[in-house]
Amino acid sequence: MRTVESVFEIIAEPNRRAILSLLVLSQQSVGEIERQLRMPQPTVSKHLRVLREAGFVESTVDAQRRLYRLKPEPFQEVDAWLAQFRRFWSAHVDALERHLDRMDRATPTKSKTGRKTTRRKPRT
Amino acid sequence: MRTVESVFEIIAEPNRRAILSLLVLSQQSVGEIERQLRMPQPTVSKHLRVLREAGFVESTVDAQRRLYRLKPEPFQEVDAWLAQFRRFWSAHVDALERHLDRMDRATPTKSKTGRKTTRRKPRT
DNA sequence: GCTAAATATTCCTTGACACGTATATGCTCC
DNA sequence: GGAGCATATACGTGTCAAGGAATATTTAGC
Repeated sequence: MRTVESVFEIIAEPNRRAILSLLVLSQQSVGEIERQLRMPQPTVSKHLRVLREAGFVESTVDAQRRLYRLKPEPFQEVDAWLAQFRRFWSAHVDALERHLDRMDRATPTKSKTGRKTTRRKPRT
Repeated sequence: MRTVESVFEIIAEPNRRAILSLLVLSQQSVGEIERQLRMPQPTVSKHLRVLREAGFVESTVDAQRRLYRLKPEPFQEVDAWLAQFRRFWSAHVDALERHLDRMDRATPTKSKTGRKTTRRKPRT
């Protein structure tokens, strides 16, 4: 049937990301998705099919409706890929903070640049 | 020039993900990427251009070479999108754990199923 | 200035995929 | 079992991006 697609190709499509963001709130029927996202029904069904085959969602039958809800595994896969870069980017945040701290010490009590962001928040 | 592409479209391309994974180790010249990933040089240059315009990498000139290194911001953007699903999927992991714990209590000292994974690890 | 090395860009072709329209399938209720 | 609603699928079309081959650009060293 379909090409074997990576989770990254699945979430590259904006409408699919919109559907996922909607389903994270609660399960929804096709018609509810259709109305809330203002998409044609075939478009919704086709994207749901792609999402289902990729394991992002599953559905249960409720009379004529089908209720779709998220499944966690593919998200964890994305997270796992992202993990390899986390050390890198938090190191960068730290370096930036040290740099800004140094600038503070260099220009004491001046607040010349008028920076607005609060620093030294606990790291995520 | 190029279409404004989302970070998700950028990382949807497997060769680009390979380049990013390589650059997380250390900065590399185009030729080094070319050799390690066995890609034609124009392919590498074209992907690097896309990555650069999307803010994933930056380059500095070193004689005839250009050294490419990662920039953190787009990764944080992906992470921010993923964050909305984190509560959901960790809730699922918890539910699974509770379920398995209940099964343990239901079949005491039997170890019938022979599960191998260690549970109750601290959540990520 | 010429040559060679490293990198970037251009042109062309091809394939994938998202969309719209139309139609098919499935379920419920009378 | 027929009507009507909800959802799925089929088909045709246009767009866009990735890849290959050829070429342009930049820099170093002589």
